[in-house]
Amino acid sequence: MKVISMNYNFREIEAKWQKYWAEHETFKASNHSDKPKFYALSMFPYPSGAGLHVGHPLGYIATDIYSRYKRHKGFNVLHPMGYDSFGLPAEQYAIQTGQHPAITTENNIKRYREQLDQLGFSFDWSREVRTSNPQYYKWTQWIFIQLFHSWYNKTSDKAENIETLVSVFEKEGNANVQAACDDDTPTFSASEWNHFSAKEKQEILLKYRLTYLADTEVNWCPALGTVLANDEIVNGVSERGGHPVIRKKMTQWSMRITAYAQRLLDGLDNIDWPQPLKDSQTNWIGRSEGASVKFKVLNVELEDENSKFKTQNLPFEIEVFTTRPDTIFGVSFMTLAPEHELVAKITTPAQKAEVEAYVEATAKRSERDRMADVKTVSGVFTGAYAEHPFTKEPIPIWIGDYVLASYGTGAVMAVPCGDQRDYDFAKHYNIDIPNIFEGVDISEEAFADKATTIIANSDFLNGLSYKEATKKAIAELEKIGQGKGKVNYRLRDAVFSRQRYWGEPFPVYYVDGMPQMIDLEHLPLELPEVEKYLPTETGEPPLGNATHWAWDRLKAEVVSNDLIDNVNVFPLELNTMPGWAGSSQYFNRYMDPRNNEAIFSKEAIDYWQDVDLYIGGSEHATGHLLYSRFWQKFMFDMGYVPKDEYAKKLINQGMITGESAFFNIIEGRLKKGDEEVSTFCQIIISKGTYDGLTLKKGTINKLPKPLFDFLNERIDIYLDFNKGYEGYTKSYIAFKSTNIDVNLVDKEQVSILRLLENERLKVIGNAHYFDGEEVVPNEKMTEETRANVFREIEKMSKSKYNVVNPDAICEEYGADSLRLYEMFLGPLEQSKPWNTAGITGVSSFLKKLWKLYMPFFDSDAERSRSVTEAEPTADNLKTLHKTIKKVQEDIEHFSFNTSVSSFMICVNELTAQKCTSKSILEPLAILVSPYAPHIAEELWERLGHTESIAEAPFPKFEEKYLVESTKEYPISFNGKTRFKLEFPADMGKEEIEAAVLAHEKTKEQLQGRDPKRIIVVPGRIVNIVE
RNA sequence: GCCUUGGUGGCGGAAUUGGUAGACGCGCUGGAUUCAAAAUCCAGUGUCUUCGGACGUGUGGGUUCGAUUCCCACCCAAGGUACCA
Repeated sequence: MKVISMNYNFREIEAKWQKYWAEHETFKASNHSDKPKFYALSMFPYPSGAGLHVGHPLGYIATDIYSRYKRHKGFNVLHPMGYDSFGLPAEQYAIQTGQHPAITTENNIKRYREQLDQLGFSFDWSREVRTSNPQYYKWTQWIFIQLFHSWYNKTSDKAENIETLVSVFEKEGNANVQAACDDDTPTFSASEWNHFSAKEKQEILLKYRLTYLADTEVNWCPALGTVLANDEIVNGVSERGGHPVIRKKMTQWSMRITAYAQRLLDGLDNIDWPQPLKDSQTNWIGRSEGASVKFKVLNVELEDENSKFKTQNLPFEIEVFTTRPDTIFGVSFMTLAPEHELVAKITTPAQKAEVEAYVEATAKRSERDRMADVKTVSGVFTGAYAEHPFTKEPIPIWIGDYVLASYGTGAVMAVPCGDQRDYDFAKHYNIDIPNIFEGVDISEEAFADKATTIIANSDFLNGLSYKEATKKAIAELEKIGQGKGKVNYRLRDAVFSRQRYWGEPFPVYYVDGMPQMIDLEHLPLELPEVEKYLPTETGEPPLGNATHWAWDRLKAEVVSNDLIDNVNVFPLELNTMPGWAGSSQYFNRYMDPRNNEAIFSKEAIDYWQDVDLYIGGSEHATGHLLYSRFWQKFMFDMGYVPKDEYAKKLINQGMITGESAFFNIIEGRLKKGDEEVSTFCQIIISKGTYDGLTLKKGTINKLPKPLFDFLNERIDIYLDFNKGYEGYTKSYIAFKSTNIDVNLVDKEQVSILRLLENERLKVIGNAHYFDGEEVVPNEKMTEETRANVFREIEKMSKSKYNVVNPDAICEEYGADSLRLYEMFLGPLEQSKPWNTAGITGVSSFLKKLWKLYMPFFDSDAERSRSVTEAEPTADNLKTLHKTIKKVQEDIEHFSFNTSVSSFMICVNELTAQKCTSKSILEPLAILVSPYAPHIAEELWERLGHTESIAEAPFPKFEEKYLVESTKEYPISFNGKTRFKLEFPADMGKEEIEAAVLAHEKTKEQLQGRDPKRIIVVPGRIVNIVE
């Protein structure tokens, strides 16, 4: 046997087993098995050009450990991986370079695959999916068509085929239909329906379909040339690129997710997902209970006559939603959103100019502005009045931008005594603030506490609590027909159109302006080629550049635009689907990814059912994870899937943060008044020196002497060469440098001169260095002159120059070390900083593990057998079974960091015990295998096995090896441990108490005092109370 | 502001029903080995200390024989959300 194989050569071993697994398809999952199934899923990545950094594999490693563990436990495991490969970056790159996004994407995927492969994941690659692959997005288009052909029946509380709705219309019109539909849906009878033209019928049905075309206010991002979903906007600007976003009305495809609001909320109770994630979905859906109330608008024409208000009503009504119908007698004004459609209709001539100016000013303000200043109160009186439903008193109607058009009805009944915003508004405009709460002072602020509310000055509500008054108020409103109880949701329907190229085409063409679906058998409708990826000159989406983008209904194929005759050949939809379309059912497609007849076979979905464990980032809380739940519920209603929640358990892995590196720098400047000129003299100083400076800028005589002397001299030299600075004072500024690339840092130090090689850091490369004693001028430095950096924890990202690449780690320490270290770092869910230095710990653990198995590598078989078949000692067995117990519990609790520790303890103990017993080391290899699969396979083979370790049964824990005959009791006084005493494990309470009290050390501790009480917890502790 | 999560040595972190706080690893200190370095191995490493001990899990209270763990109030950090009627 070769000497080389005696050492732990991870490069050789890892390459060998990765090849073995690929060739033997070790992890290929079968859709037919007698074993119980387990579906472990990691969120699939978007293959970006930057490749993976060490933060990305964290969740994949966790899922992989769990998958491998479940295989050892006898499960048929589905553990797939794929790519969310449609997306903006590839398209932006295409716009800049002209390279087709498909090519960029393909290259990026290749790179991802290499990186993933070298980490030794047990993925079933035969099931890989790519959302940009036509064979995949065929089924995304298919689901879109299913949604188009469906409506939501509130009576049965599920989606149904649109045909069932049509048949109701034909028989009885829509008066009794309880459906999720557009607000402006008209009421019609059966005969009216039957007399509608085909186009009219289509228009009506669009108001019911689960995906529908409508004019919607959208978030338009001019810089990106596309609309964005709410969750793609952060602080009023686009999440990607930070561009401004404005509101704009456009005809767009939308998804009627609001139909599922309640079920999406209720479903959260039945799934084991992290509480913060559930909370953010709950907030996003934003359910609130209250009442809808109608206020009649009073006739305003006689207002100028100084006479009493005329009570003759205009035909207008303002509908509001309130969560506090109990406070209805506290209403002293109404506020409409400036965009509210009634504003123009009710404004009096006298107020017209002012109102119009305000409406215009609001429309001009970006969402960002409006959000940024929440403090300013602004609004305008319309001149109109509404009538209080009970008191019949007139209530002034205002408009104000604190009321949002997109929430509720875009109008509020203002109750200043009970709502702080209404209160501020009333104060600001001197509007009456009636107090309707008993025993509450509202002179300073509104009173919003429901729990202690007692209503007063409110006619029939007097003396009632919030709950009672709410109930009563709703009942009274219903009696007079001016209101009813209502549940309102913040959730809006999801806009589904994107004005982009690199996304799924809609399987839609237009006949007479009405959308028609392409028949299922003609899918996929593939993306056309285009010359340019930008919008067209007429402002149409990029698909408008395609010359071959028309649908020939007779031939059932895509033909040239020139052939459009609107008889047989029609224009195709120019928008594409958003990023979340492809990810909303991918987990089900993995079950049967090569099926061309169906999205998945019935057998496959019946076998795999749902995802047992889903691991991914929390950033998808209100995007992917909400939309995919919506689609799953729809698929469930249609009978395609057996579960209406697709993932039983979900874990958000924490972010791995980077340790960014910085210098502190002092720069010499010349200062005169407000003018400051750099002298291009920079000195790198330590963090300590920086923190020691009382002022971060000032005149140089404030600096420590060596720094003062040096800067003084250098600035003089500067002044010799640069004239015209008479009257300027020598000053300095101290600051934090730009990010230093972490790859340049070695043991917290950086060679200053080597920074000259880096274009971005050249300036610092020319700096001098203050070592705490004296200043080393740049010209006297050698390559060895190094300065200490200081660290700050930041998100790991390319732009912060703190990215650590897993390839380099694998090269130096191996994949098994990287896997162990990522887990060892800390709890999976928490975010934690990456520090490469610590990896030596797990790396030397693997070397120690390897050493333990050395007797098996002995070329002398006889000698080898005599050691390795030795009977295990009691200590050996205790160590092993302690570890089995711990590791099994840890994996099941997703506490992977602690099992790495227990492996270390185990190997340390077995090494100390000089254990060479095969019956110990064999199960140990299986224990380690989910975490460090390569070394485990190699050791397994060297133990004499010819099959992969992947399905070797997990060792069985046996309690009997852990039973102790004695127990070391901590003896504590008033809860503080002072010393320890060893007693037999089965010793009784009284005996222990007597033995402890009789002991010398106890007497010493008590110093003659009598203990008040003695607590003995057998097997745990003795506590003496003095 | 609201919601959520967290706060333990120089650092990452452990302590599974309230029962020996700081496991394991990094780093650091000393030693062995080496011409030297790397690697490896051994010992030590919470703070203070008059070397007896005392203190110690963000702060202040409480419950308990006993609290990192439970309760109350507060401070700080991270993430989410935000004129939501």
